[in-house]
Amino acid sequence: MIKLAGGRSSDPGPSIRAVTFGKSQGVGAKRLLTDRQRQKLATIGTRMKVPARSILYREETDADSIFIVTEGVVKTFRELPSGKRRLSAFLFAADVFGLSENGRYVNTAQAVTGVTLYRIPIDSLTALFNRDPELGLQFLSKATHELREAQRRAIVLTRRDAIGRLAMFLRMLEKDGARVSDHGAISIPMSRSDIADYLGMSLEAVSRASTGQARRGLVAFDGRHIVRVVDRKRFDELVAAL
Amino acid sequence: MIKLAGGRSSDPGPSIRAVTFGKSQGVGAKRLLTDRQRQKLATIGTRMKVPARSILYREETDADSIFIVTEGVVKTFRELPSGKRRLSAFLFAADVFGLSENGRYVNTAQAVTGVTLYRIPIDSLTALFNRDPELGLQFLSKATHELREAQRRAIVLTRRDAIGRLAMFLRMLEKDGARVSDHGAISIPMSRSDIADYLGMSLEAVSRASTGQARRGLVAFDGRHIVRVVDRKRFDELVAAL
DNA sequence: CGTCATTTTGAGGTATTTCAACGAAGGTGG
DNA sequence: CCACCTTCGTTGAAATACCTCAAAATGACG
Repeated sequence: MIKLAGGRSSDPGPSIRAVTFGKSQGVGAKRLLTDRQRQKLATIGTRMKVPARSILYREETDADSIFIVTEGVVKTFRELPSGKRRLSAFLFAADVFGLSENGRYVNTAQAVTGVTLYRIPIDSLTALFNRDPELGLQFLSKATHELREAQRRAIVLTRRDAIGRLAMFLRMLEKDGARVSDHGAISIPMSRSDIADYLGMSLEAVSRASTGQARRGLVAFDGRHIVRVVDRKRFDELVAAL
Repeated sequence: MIKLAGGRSSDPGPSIRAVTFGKSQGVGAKRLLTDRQRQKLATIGTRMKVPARSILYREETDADSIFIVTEGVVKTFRELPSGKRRLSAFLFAADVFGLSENGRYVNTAQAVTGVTLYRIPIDSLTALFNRDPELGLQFLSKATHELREAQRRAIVLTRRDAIGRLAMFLRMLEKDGARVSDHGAISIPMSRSDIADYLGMSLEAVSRASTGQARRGLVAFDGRHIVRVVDRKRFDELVAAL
C-alpha cells in the first residue's frame, strides 16, 4: 500500500459522482464538487495506491475512514454463514464507500484492480461538514444516488432469467465503468465468480449466460474481460424485458 | 387527504430513525433529532393524514417534497414494462421517503394503511440544511442507513428458497414495523401480493411459504395479518440459513 | 348479507442449482 | 524464460423448486 502526499497544490483532490435530488440547479445537473471542496478533502485525506486484491478493510472492524475512488475498481462483500459470498457493490471512479454502522464496517472492501483512492478520516469529514454545509449536501446527494442504484439492483435480482440478469449487469458496466477506449467495447474488470456473487447466481450460470448471449449474436467477447455489443437493438430489448 | 396545521406548539414534529456512521457519539447511539430540530421541520412542513390506498405521488412526476412517516405504513414501487410490479420499500414510522432524482420521483408511493406523515418542501429543507449542518448530517445518516438496508435486502433476494425469504421478511417486520401489543406477535399490514412484489416471487409462492412455515410449526397465523413465532430457535435458524 | 377481490390449493413445465470433470489462464519459482 | 501449480472458467447431466395456468375457498367491505 503506497501512500502519497496529500494536499499538494498539484493534487486536484477527489471527485464525487452524484445527481441532485432537487431540481433547483437545473434538470440533469450533476452535483459536482468545486475545486475548493476537492482541495479541502485532499487536505484532510490521504491519497494512496493499492495493488489488486488488497483488502481495504474487513467487516465488523472499527471504521475510522471513508474512501473515494479515483481510479480502478473496488468490490465490497459479505460472507454468509453458509460460506457463500455476496457482493454488495462494485465501486468505480468518483464513488464513495466505507460508510459504516455504529462505527463498524458492515462489508469487507477489496481492490479488484489496482486502485488509486483517497482515505478520509470520518472525524475530520464530519467536522468539515459542519463548516461547509454545502459539502454535506453533496454527500447526501451521493448517498441517495447510491440508494436508488441499490433499488434498481434489487429489481435486477428478481429477474428469473440468467441471460437477462447478465445483460443488465453489462449495461451497468457500460454506464458506470470505464469503457474500453476503442470500438466502445465494455471492460469487465472483475472475475466471473465476482459477477456470480453480485448477481446472486452460480458461477456456472454466469458462464452459460455469457456464451448464450454470444451464441445468440447479441454480444461478442474478446477474451473474458472485454465484450462488445453487436446487436444493440436486441440487446436493449433483452435488458428492458422484465 | 387531510392537512393539519403545522408548527403548532403542541406538534412535536417528525422523528427520524437512523444510526450514526461514526462512533463519535457512542457505540449504538441512535442519532435522534433534537426537539428543536423537530419543531423546525414541523414549521416548514405540513402534517397530514391520508387514508389507506392513497397515492402520495407517482413515478416520473415532478418532485417538490420529501415525506416523513409518523404513523402507518407506506409502500413505494415501480411498474415494469411487463406489467409486473416491484416494490422498492416499505416505510414505517420515522422513515423518510420521496428523495428524487433530477427533480423527478423515481417510484410511486402509496399508503398501505391509514398514514400520518409530514410533507416537507425540498427547497425549504435544503435551505434549512445550510443553516443547520447538523440536521443535514442526520439526513445523511438516515440515507446511509437505508442504503445498508437495501444491501441487506439484496441478500434476501438472492435466496432461492421461498420459505427462507419469507422468514427474513417477517424478521424485518418484527424489527422495523410495529409489533402487535399483546404476545409480541408480528403485524403484517400489507397484502400477500405486496409481499410477493417486494420479495420478487409469485403470490402463490408467498402463500405456500406461509402455510409451509405454519405446517412446520415455526409460526402460527392468527388471521392473515398477524403471525406469532412459535419455535424461535428453528425460526432464527431458518433466517440465518443462507 | 351478498358481492368481489384476495388467497389458497392443485398440476405440469422450465429454468437454475448442484455435482463432477475437463480445459484454460495466471502467477511463482527455479 | 520456461515449467509447474493453483485458480478460474467451461461443459455436461440430473434434481429441485419456483412459475404459470386454472379453479375453488376464504375473507373484506359496502
